[in-house]
Amino acid sequence: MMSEFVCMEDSWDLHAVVRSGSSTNYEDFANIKNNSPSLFAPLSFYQDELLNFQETPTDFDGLDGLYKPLYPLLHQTFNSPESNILSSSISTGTLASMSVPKEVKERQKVQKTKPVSPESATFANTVDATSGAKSKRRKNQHKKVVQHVREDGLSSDMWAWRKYGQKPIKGSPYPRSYYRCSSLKGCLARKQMERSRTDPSTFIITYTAEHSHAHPTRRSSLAGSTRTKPSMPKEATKNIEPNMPTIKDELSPNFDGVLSPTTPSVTSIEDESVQNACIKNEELLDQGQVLDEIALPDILFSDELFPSIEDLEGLLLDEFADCRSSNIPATSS
DNA sequence: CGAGTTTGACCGGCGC
DNA sequence: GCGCCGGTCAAACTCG
Repeated sequence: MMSEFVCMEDSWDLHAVVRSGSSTNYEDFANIKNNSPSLFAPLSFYQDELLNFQETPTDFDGLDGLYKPLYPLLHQTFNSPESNILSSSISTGTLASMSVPKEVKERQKVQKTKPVSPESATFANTVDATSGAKSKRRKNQHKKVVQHVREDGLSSDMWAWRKYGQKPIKGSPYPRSYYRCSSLKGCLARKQMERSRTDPSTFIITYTAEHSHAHPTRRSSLAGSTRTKPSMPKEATKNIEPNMPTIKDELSPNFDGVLSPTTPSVTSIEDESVQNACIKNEELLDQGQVLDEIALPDILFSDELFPSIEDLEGLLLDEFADCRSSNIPATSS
């Protein structure tokens, strides 16, 4: 299974969150949670806080071992033979490097002093990273993540997307579809999807810009979201590609009848992945294996490129509770 | 009525 | 400057 990450810019810092902190402070972490403006705070907010979190010199090393296993796991996840992602190119920072450039930290510190609106957060980074950008709209300077995904992997995208355009692309027999995030008004996240001209069985999906809000599906799905499927216009299956069967028809049975990879499959798929992970955990526990390094990624990264910050928070909190209950000294100042 | 898709028009970047 | 191309807009439409 091929999997590659290509570094083209330098602002993909989520990995830093995972990696960060050879020493941490639970109180700081709790403060982060308590002081979070909302669940829909821009990702950069969490990144800032967690970067601070990392830099706080404390004696709570209990969490160190927790996320250390995660760095190889990030890579492992993308290399997983079960993954439907054939390859990924991240246009910002390489996950493999797992390091946060000093200047990035400095920049984030500066940004932290200013109130950041959800809409300005990601764009500010973009302009910062790419000087000379004149147009805010046409010339898309946001970081890009390119994935090659098999048809049956399309449903693994857990975000809610709304299609806003479709264009025939010169040189390709297949049109390109344009999606924007529909979870939060003002979210700049974009997604382009087109069938590979060289391998029609795969789709080239390009994610642009960050979501300016937390993952919308995790809690709702775990809480038993009852969100219904969006409408599916009759014509929707006709105009994708005139000379091809519709995506709906082509997709594997686990693609639950929705043309665009939007929310509808969220509930079932995500619940299923979590359930599978839980089952996996139980099996591993039965075998006396540690679950962290093998099964957790299924939970953490079930949405492949966009693990929820909430997952990381929950994991850290759970692990901390376990540490305390098992009498592992988790001292805090 | 809200949320989604479709599709022609529009606009800006870029190469010539 | 012009034309091509890709990305976005927005009105019209569908669906539940």
